Amino acid sequence: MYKKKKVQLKDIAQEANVSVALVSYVLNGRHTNRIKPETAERIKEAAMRLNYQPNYFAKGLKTQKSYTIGLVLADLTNPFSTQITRAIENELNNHQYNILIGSTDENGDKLRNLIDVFRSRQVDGLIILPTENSEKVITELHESGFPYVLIDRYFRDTAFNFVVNDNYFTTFSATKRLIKRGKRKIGFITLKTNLFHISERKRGFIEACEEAGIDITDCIVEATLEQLDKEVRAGINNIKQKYSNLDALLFSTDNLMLCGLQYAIKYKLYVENRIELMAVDEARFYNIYPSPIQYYKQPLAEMGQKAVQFLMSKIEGNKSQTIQEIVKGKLVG
Amino acid sequence: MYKKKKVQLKDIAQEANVSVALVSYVLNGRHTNRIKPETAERIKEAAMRLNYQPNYFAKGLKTQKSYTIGLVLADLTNPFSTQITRAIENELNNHQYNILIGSTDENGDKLRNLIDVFRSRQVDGLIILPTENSEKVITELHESGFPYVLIDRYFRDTAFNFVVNDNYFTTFSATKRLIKRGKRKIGFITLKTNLFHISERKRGFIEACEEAGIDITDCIVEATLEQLDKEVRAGINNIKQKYSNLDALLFSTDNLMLCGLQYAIKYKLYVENRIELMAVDEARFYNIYPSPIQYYKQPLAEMGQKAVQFLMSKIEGNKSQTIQEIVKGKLVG
DNA sequence: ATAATTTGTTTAAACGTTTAAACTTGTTTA
DNA sequence: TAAACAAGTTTAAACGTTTAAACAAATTAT
Repeated sequence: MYKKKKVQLKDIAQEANVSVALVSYVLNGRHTNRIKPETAERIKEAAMRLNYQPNYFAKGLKTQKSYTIGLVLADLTNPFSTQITRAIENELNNHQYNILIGSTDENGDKLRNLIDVFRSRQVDGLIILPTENSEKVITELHESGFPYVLIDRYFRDTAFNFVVNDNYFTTFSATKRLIKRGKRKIGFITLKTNLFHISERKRGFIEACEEAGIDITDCIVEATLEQLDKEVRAGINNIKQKYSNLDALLFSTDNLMLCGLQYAIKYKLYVENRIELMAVDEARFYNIYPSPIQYYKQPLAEMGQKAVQFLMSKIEGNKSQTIQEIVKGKLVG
Repeated sequence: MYKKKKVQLKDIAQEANVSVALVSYVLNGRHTNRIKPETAERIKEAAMRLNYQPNYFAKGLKTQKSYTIGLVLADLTNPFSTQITRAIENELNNHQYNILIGSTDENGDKLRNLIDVFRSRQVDGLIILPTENSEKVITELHESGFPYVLIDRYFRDTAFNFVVNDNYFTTFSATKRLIKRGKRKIGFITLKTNLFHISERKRGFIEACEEAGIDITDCIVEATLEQLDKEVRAGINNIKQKYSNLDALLFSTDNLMLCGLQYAIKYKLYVENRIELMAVDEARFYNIYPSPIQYYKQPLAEMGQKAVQFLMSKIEGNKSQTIQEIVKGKLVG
């Protein structure tokens, strides 16, 4: 039978023969210098014995703190999301915080809605992976003064708080690495989108090539999410047709790499003409490919940690401080 | 500047020139037959205008309901987890519930801890993917009468609430399908574990073969999580060595299939000797493989939906009812 | 010996809702 | 014409904490 009346402060007070207030003080470690050690001991013992669990609602009502933060993801089923979630969760555990998770499915309305829902649940702060065209709602959030931090994605020239990967550096360093190994004709496969972090990746590729004096006419493929597979395939075909000396392909996301791999295996790029593959983001399926795949590994753990730490300091009163952190990852493989 | 004093019932009452109680009644749709329509209208209008958001703590304190359920996953980064999460989330949205997510990383202590944390956060119910050897803590939960339901995994011969895939059927039907297509020598790659649902998959394979009079001596590979790659490779090698007529491989999880694919591409199983591949669970990387991969698709959406619906009815008072639902998925590809 | 301070504890208000019960005022019934 | 009822609204207690302020007793200072 459920409904075993929850034990509360009152019960402990009775058991230990003291007032409710004293129990609260002891259990929260307040006024420790004033309270007689034996009394404190008696109270703690009683709390332990009765298996006291504070009532979250009552506590929250008084303190206005939920010890919960809201995490707004763009797509929960994306491996990237889950890894960043894990990083955040790990760090949050250190701070005794919990996490409410929501997913926008790249939909701006859902983003606004989730922020509302989370705030009405009194989360203490928000970590957000903003969707495309969500500058307006983020601006509102920013101006409200509510503690938040963007992660992974950001916007051009804004005063928002964010912790992101150096997206320019991802492709810039990857491209330079390829060039250093003698590759001169590199195809770049990316997404057609106005998400700022993706356009930064494109810029990284372009500038690395320019620096090396490499012509990139018709070397860039921009595929739309709706027809990813088809457009990637067609794109690679085009490049190959135009440049018989194509010797590397750089993919700006793991999803694109997935499409590319399909193509690469089918046409045996690794044997026929040693076209090297490189990607931004890692994925567990890379090792399916017979020849090694290099990739840029985003510093997710660091990003998660930084984001949480910033949020904690913001929540704990440092209202005015802002953060705009761009961290670098490294090439692997 | 943050701290724009939250608007509360009191403010609306003032604005609409009525008592706080009446505001509460109107906003919660109580006593609608008694309240003058114009007053109700005035109150609703004021609430809207002031952008009232009820205080979650105060509400919860009175009603003892959080409209939140806790979801305990085994491994957040596993695609399977995220898909089931999405299914649950979708259904929960229909009921205006939110979801607190935690991950045990297959660790029994963490499971116990998460249940405690969630309950102290006053979640109204729990959906749990139990870890190995967690019968004890689940038994305690069950006996406490708290609303919960296991999902995906379950235990042999227990009275617990669960909604699971018919794991026996996964491999039984998959094997039968292979046999029907003329395959007579099938290798089965599975995990070495005592998780009940995995052992059910083994049983499915065995019984399907027996039914067809197929000898399966040395046809089963059981790999440990720690050395998955290596053991899968070695296992397949062994089977191939013993049976030159091997004509299909059945993998009991997508992770195993990932290892298998690596092997299959490297040794060109699809050309050389037309060894067909089949898996339980789908994964986005299957289409990398040059020849089609079949798989058993678990009815995740259905499972999530059933689990939530059961939990809702349990929470809404139907304390005594239990559920033990075994749903079937289908072969795809 | 009295005042001031320290030590240890209690009192009581507050947080923002919900909800049973009470209270008006107006209308019907006998 | 008083009693009963109905319609519409308010009063006030409760939920389980936290915390400032008050209090009592013991100790120290003057």
